[in-house]
Amino acid sequence: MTAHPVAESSYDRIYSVVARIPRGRVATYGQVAKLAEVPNGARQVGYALAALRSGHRLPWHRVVNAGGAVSLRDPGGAEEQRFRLEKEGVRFGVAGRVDLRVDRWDGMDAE
DNA sequence: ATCCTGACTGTTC
DNA sequence: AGAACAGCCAGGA
Repeated sequence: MTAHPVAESSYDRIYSVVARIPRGRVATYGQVAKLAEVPNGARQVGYALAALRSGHRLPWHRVVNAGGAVSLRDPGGAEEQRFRLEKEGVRFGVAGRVDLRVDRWDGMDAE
């Protein structure tokens, strides 16, 4: 192997963090970006998730925006995300938003 | 290399 | 509380 450091892409770190979000919990794009050490990478987190292909096993639906709302452009995808979260016990308010004070993941593996 | 688009966010009105 | 703006960065054409 070469001696130079492995250039792990930001995407890989982002995916690793998303994979750690516990069931029934949510994290914001900015939160994932911070944990993945991607400065100002909130958008890139969204971009990384948008780049996901079928076949992955990432809990992508547990990532919401800073307002606790689903941020997918595709209405169908947004609906699916909400459905999956509700199935895990995450409650959505009238405004269609998650109460981050309650359901936000604290970044720890243990609950 | 330039331009456009996008699963974001904080600030401001 | 909701909407508009600007800043941010990565890909694809």
